[in-house]
Amino acid sequence: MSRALTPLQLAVLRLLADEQMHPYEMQQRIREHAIDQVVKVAHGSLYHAVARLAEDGLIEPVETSREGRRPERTVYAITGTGRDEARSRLREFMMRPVQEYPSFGMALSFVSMLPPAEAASLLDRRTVALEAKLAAHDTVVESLIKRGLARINVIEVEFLNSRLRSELDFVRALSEDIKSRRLDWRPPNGGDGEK
Amino acid sequence: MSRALTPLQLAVLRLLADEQMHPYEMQQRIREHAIDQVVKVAHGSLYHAVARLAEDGLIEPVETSREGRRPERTVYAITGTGRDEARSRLREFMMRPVQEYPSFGMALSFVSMLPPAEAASLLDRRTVALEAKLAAHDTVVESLIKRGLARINVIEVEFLNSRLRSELDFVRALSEDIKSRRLDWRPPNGGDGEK
DNA sequence: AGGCATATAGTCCACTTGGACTATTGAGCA
DNA sequence: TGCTCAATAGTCCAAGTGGACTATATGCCT
Repeated sequence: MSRALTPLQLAVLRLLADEQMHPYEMQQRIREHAIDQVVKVAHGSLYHAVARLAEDGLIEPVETSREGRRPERTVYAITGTGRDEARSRLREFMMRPVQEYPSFGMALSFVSMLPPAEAASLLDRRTVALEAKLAAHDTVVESLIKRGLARINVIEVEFLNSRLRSELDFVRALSEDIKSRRLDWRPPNGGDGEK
Repeated sequence: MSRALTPLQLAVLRLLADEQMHPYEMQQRIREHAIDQVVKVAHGSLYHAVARLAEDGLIEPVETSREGRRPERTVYAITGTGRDEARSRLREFMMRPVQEYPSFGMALSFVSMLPPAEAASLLDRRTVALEAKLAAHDTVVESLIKRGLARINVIEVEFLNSRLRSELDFVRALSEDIKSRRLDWRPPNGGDGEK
């Protein structure tokens, strides 16, 4: 394999593992199954990803149909190599945590740029937004379950929710610590004199 | 403001808010203060980010020194606009959670491509890696505290750790559920007949 | 029957990213 | 003293991303 499969490419392979389809249909399935909650899918990038997969022989065009005078659609199918590569990449993602850069972590590391009172009030606003997200996820899960999906097929939402709840706890506690002055607001570098 | 500040640009402004410096020094500070744990800093991207900040008038060159025959270094300082923009962007990051795409969430949503026994074993390997990460963070925090930093300046590591612990709990529980067959491994789409 | 919004299907390009490359200086050591 | 390795300081470019753009068909409202 020349280069490692991106999450989007893996998503494409995952869909094609079930049945062959054309790019636009992939996009629809991705929305239906809420895959766009866990993989960033920019309309433009999808076609690019598919093209590269074809170049590398992980998928191949099987037919080009056309309806009316609309642009023709190329239907792709997964190859044996594609199946193998997909599984192997998936194993990696499962067992090895990849370094991530959550923007809230970044924001926290710069929070001393703001006065404590303001920081606390921003955190309180965040809790509201987080609660809304949790509620939204619950709605999504319900609708997917109703469509007959088993728990294994919505397990990623369980994960995202456990993460959201943990962040919620953290944010609430931090806001309290700030308001009660348990967290002192020393300026950065307050304490080291070396250059 | 033409375009929203990227995390890396915000980091640059954060550093320049304390004192003026040249790009390479930024990189050193970033390593020292472990900012590269929360912001992705690719050597090449830093110079680009600085150039754009200068274009937009958020920072400005104040002097160009040179030592020996090494390439000249341009020292930059933050401007008033820069300070304002940085604070405003920081506020946004604090109060509004941004959509993120954790690759483990993605992997989970595709896990039914693997047999259950293998999935469980991969999850077990993941727990080991997560424990190692937690331990590593503890070491980092200790060393930073020893250098005289207050809790507020390592608060982001607390956040990352609470997140790691929550993931660890989730992964352990999931692995148990799989091994004990509490989670049934129906094939995807098992149950919906509509096309 | 005409008109507007939306779904279908895809291309194109400006901007980022991040890895590879260049080149000089200082430190360690044999 | 000469050699190598690491640190210093930065440029350059191939590849990827995602938003803007094009163009047809269909459903709905009036």
